[in-house]
Amino acid sequence: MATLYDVAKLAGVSTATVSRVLHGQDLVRPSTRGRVQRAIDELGYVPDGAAQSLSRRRKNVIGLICIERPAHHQDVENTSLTYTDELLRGVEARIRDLDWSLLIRFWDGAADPDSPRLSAMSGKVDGILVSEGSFPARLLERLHRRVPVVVIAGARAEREVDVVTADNRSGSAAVVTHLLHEHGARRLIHVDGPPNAPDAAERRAGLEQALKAHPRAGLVGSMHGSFSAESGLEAGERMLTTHRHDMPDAVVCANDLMAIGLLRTLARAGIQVPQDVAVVGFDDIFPDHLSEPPLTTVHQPMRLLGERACDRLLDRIADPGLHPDVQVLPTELVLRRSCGCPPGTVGRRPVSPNEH
Amino acid sequence: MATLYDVAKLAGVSTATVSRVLHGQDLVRPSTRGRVQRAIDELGYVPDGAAQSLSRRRKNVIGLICIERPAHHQDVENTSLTYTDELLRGVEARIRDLDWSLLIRFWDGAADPDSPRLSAMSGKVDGILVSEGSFPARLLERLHRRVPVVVIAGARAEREVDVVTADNRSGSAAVVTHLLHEHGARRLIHVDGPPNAPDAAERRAGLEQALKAHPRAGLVGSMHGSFSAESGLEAGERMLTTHRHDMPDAVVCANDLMAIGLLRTLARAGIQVPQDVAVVGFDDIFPDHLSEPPLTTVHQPMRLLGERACDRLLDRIADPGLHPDVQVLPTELVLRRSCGCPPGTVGRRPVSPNEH
DNA sequence: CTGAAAGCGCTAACAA
DNA sequence: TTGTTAGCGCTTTCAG
Repeated sequence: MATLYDVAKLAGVSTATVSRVLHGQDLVRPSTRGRVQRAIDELGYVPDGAAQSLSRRRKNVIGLICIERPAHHQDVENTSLTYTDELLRGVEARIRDLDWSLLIRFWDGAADPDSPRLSAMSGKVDGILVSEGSFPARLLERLHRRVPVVVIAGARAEREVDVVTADNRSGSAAVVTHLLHEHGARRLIHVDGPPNAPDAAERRAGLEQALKAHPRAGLVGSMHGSFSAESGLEAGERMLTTHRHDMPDAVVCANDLMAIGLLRTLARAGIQVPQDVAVVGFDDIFPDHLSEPPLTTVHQPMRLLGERACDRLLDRIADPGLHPDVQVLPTELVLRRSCGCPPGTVGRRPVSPNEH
Repeated sequence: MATLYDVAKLAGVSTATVSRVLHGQDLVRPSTRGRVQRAIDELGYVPDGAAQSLSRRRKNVIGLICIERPAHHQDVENTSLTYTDELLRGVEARIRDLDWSLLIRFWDGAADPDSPRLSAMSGKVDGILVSEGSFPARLLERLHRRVPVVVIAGARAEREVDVVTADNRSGSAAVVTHLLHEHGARRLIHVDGPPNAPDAAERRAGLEQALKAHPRAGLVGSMHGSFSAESGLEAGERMLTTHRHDMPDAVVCANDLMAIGLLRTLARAGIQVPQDVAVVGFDDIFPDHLSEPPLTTVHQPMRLLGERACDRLLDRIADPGLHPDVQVLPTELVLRRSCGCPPGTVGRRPVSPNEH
């Protein structure tokens, strides 16, 4: 494998000059540059990344850790599929032009947080992005001890590290308020997410906030799901046993996947959505042609989350002295048909942040 | 940032000894080991990856290049979403335990193949996985000049590099044969993929092969889509103008996304699937609750593709002398309802490779 | 069992 | 404008 020395020798110059040509510095005489370039081409020389990193004291690599929720059913993964992928693209789009690289690793949420595997990552990158907030604080701290860390979609309360997250609370409040105001819903059922998920908690808070503002509206039922379509299906079944002849006006699901499952159960039972009951989700992971009826939901700017988190991380790497900061990105209300809006009104409305 | 020297000094040993402890070598006296370990913990020492790579002459990193097809519509991306993600997980699962890392980069299919950006990757990894076959040969060769390369889902004809791909042809033949044999379909319409996609070509070949075996069956129409749901929708519309009153027995779509679009068009036009016409797809990207009716399709083992490709790459890295090889993984027929199978018979059948 | 020291391939300060 | 050279932090012989 050709090295810098080989190139230098072939071109009859020093390694410093080759390095200069390589990095486009202009203090090289054109004729020399030409000679060097020819040698590079001839040898098919590509600089060794490890040596560059070592010498520069910077790797130009950022790490992305994705939490893998234990998957009971195949479709549990499907959320994270789209989610992770969008994030990934956001991040990658950001670093691509800078010519940095992205090192990715999945982390099994059930694994030992003290395993050295993950902390080893901090030796391979200049900074780390952690996707999802439910990440062991101890591990987070260990990573952060060595490189800057930005948490995506984390609870807002992380102390040491930066957080970039969507405004789950306002989004949730907005979609619920829409149901109450524009469709006159009064009796709601809530299909909540898993107890430990920070975003589920935020969404619940948004729901409660919206309800509080409408004295005549309230929950007539509430259950926990696991964010999977399967669990939405089950939630639907439970709802049918308890409220078959006493349908609520609307069901508010903590994410789209559960909403899809629920929709399916209702369809099987011959219950019409939105005529008999409205259903809404959260995330906007399905294009509108993928559910019947198309699902009203709240759009989470996943790609943007990735981009912003990446920007922040790069800033942090450039200036480690920066103060940890929380960034909350606005969501969008996506009106389709499952909430009761007429077929024509497909629309998106920005959700403005409300004070919490 | 603590280095090996810091640890050595604190523990009162040489760097060689620390290195030994770090890598669990057993020729270290337990008491020494303890002392060193304590120093490591105390300093929160994590070895520098770049230095390790340089010294070992191996980076323990593999690169994954994902081709990004130019996206006209949002949903074009959606295929690759699930696809890429499954692949990613397959690969990652494989290297995780070996403590290798995964460097990922998306490549815009429309970008300049001579840009140095991508070839730089070959200096940062020990080997490269290329997802999807339609990759400029020149670039492929340039990468391969420096590190081993395995192409996933590529045309089988690549010369120099290894290829791991699904048996698109047999899968396609199997689903078509199913339509002919078990549902008595005779008059088919084909919604093909883009002209330059190697997998679309294979699937078309499978279709033709199946038809050839049934003299009384044949195509009554054929059109090209772009693999997007949108293009499936349009294909459906075109089909309605030409065959509204002359429905075929079945529509064979080159992938699931187009099938979903088509399904949507048919539903709007009040055409019942599978009563009026059967529809099948390819890929198995939708869980059965995501379409109405659930889509009969061919399962492509995406995750397995990732794993196998990764295995092969690692072998290749370990022994660069290995001969380039093509691996074709079997698919599965996934019977759901859109082909006409009764609601009960959801089933999966392995597809055995047929001679091409 | 432990230590000394020679690299790994590149960058960048300094000298020329 | 170009060359010399001292590291970057780690691994790994080779000696002891």
